Amino acid sequence: MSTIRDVARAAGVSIATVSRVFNGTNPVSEVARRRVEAAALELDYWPNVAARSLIGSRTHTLGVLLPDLYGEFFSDVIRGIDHAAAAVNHQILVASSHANANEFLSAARSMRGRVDGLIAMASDRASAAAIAKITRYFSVVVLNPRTPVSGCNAISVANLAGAVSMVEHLVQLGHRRIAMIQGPRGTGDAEQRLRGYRKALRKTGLRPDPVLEYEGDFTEASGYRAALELLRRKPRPTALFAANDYMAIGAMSALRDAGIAVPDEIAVTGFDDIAIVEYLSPPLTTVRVDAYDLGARAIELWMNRPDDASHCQHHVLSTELVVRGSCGSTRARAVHVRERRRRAQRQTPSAADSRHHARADSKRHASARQAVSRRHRGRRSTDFK
Amino acid sequence: MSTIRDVARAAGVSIATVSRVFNGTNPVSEVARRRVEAAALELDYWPNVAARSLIGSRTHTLGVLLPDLYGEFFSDVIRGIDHAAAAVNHQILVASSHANANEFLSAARSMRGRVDGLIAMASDRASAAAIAKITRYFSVVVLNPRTPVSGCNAISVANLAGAVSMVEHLVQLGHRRIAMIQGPRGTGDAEQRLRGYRKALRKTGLRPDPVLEYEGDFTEASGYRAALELLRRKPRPTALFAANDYMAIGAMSALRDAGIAVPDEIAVTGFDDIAIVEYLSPPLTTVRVDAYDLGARAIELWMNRPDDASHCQHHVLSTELVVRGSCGSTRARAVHVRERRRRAQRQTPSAADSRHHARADSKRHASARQAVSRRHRGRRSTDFK
DNA sequence: GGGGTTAGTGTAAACGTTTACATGCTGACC
DNA sequence: GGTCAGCATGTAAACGTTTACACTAACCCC
Repeated sequence: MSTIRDVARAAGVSIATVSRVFNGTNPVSEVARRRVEAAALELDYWPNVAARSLIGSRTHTLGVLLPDLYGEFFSDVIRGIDHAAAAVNHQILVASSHANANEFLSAARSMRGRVDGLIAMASDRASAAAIAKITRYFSVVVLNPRTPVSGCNAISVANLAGAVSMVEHLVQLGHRRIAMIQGPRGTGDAEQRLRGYRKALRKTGLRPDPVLEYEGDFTEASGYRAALELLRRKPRPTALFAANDYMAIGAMSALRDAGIAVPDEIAVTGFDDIAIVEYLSPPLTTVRVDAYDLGARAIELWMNRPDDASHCQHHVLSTELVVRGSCGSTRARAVHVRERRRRAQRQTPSAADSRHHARADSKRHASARQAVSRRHRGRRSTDFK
Repeated sequence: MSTIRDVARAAGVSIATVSRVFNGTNPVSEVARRRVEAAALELDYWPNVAARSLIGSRTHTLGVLLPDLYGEFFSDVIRGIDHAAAAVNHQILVASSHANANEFLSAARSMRGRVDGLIAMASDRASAAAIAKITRYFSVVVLNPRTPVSGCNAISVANLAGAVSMVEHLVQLGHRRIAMIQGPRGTGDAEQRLRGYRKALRKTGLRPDPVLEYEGDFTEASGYRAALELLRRKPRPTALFAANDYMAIGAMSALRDAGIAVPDEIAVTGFDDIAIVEYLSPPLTTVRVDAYDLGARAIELWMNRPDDASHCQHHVLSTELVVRGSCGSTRARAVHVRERRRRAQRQTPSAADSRHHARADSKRHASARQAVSRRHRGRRSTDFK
């Protein structure tokens, strides 16, 4: 592997000049620049990253620390992060396997010196505490914090408002006995959605009833289980709000197995709006969360972080109620089928990323994409500095 | 941030001794070791990664290069990679946004010096060519290569065999007019599945008919579209094999919208066995691919790569036919419901990762997990060398 | 024509490690 | 008691960059 010295020798200049050419730092004559570029191309030279970050203490890499989760939602968050990071010439070091605060800390430590900053998801209490410990080493952006972490920029989802709007919608449809399947205990998203559920009930004059709040852990299996339990309850609830889509899917499956019709005998709704749910039978009424955007904006927030850690921002990503067939608005159901068919026809088969563009906020992604290809046009980055 | 010199001063030893303590390189006296460890703890010292990789030209990081894909399948592949890498003390640098060979090359180049090797997915022809260009800089493991890449270890899915077993199963159920929805043109997985479909037809004495091979691109929308098209065909096919689960979901949705009963009027099957499909109505008959394992074994393959690039291995991950309700084996359907219910009951709500363990090959994951926690027990790694 | 600016370039000192080599010490052996 | 082995430690030279500083040559202005 050739070094800066080889290039300098081949081009007949000093290493300083080569360095200046590659960093775009002034001044360097046109003739020298050309000779260096030719020599570099010839030798297939590329600056050594380790040496660069050693001297500059900048790695142009961001660490991404996520809990051990999976599924479409997380996949979309990572895509958003990846695209946005690429657009600003950064790479991402991913560690998504921590199951508890200790593993989290350990993963963070092993990233020291390897990254310029961190995007960390800290849904539970312990992780939030762990983050507080590492802010002295990293500039951290927190995703979905359970409670605000002082000194960190953060971005989270409007879980409470989303849940409220969903439950209010169910009440509007005439439901009075509305059950809920909770997410895993201690995670911020789950708690906020539960609080929204209760708040909406109270707001509409109903009383939250603990026996209607079933346990769940965001998996389909737990949704299935919760629905089975719910079916034993007399009188049976007429609506079921699951804290995420996967649990709603599991619940619908259990109801079907038991011969209970959705939405006629019980309405079912979810949260997140992952891509498949509009293809379910019936299509799921849910709360849309733009996971891709969540990731993309985390990067944005990191890039624009304040110099002064004391005034940091906390963005909140708004949600949107998406009414489809599973909640029993029959009108919505008919409209939805027509819509889906029309959309399917319109899309061209070649648009590989059509799925996302068909969804909300396609503008942001389009621009990220442009930025990405801009980056790739020039052979080398010139903004390492 | 404290350096090795600070620690050396605090411990009253030379920097060489500190280095030896941290690398476990002999010999160092017990008393010196203890003093160094105390000083390091006191100063919260952690070796600078850039300096280490500069001198050692080893980064303990693996690059992961994936096309711009998403969904449960990819999410699982990444989890597998992540867990397995963590278990052997490596980190992963992810770039999953390349849409073509140029972007792929560019992403690979920007990883030079940052990683010790690469796990690259190269489903299409152009990417495979791109990989050939970078093998002189990296030791690469190729995921799902369309054609073997010389000098690279590779691991792929038994797409052909899986498709054959699925189509044979449909034939056994009495189907004669079996349609297929293809995956995106030019990607290896899609092509192999198509070839398997044709092969099975021929094997059972049927003739592959091009008009029954519908276009698709692995998205739900394309499956929906293909099913609409298929419905116009007279006589209507009695079975539909989609090249992946998402398209099968889309197709089932279109059929439902059109009032066609699955499986009574048409059987529908998929490929991949992503987690949700067993909760569909009817549950999807599909070919199971252990995506997690695919990722995990890629890491394994990289670790055990041969010194001599000339004899490299090509692993093939076997698949398994999973018969559920959507193909019309009524017996299978009844059994499935019982199974699902029993499994749901058995699982404890606290098992956050129960989903995966409930599936095939949980042993491998369990051991990866153990290795991960082993890693985290000691505060520092001693096998940097 | 001398002094001051400026553009272009080179030299050398960092950055924080690892490690080959040198050194000093201890004890065993003849 | 001298020699030799071997352990424990220290010294200093890498690794491949960036960049402060020094320097030259050219030019401009009085």
